[in-house]
Amino acid sequence: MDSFSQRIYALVRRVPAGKVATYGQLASLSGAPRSARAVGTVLAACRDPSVPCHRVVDRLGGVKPAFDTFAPGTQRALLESEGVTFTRAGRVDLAAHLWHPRDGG
DNA sequence: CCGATGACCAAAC
DNA sequence: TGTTTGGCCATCG
Repeated sequence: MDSFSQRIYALVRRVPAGKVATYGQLASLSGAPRSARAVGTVLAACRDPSVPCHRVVDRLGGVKPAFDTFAPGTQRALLESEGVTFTRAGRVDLAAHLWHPRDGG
């Protein structure tokens, strides 16, 4: 397990149900604000069910179904099951579900 | 190590 | 809103 992916998973696990985080956000929190790309690559290789990778979306809330991790439509179904709402554009309402990392939260 | 690819992000048209 | 271009980092061959 590489330290990089380790940090990413650690952050994704910190994301509570009903909330979502963006790749850039996780990247920044992991200490690499420019490795948003790498975050996606790491999550794409995610094999740990303990990591709610379905709560990770792009900076616009758009979901990218990866056939290696989820079936087409599964990610959205999971988020909706947690209380996350979507817009007519098929994007997550980040204004209401964007995860805000807190120290005491 | 090098070359190609990708679940990204920001800027421009 | 959608397409195209440039930069970044990690993974795979």
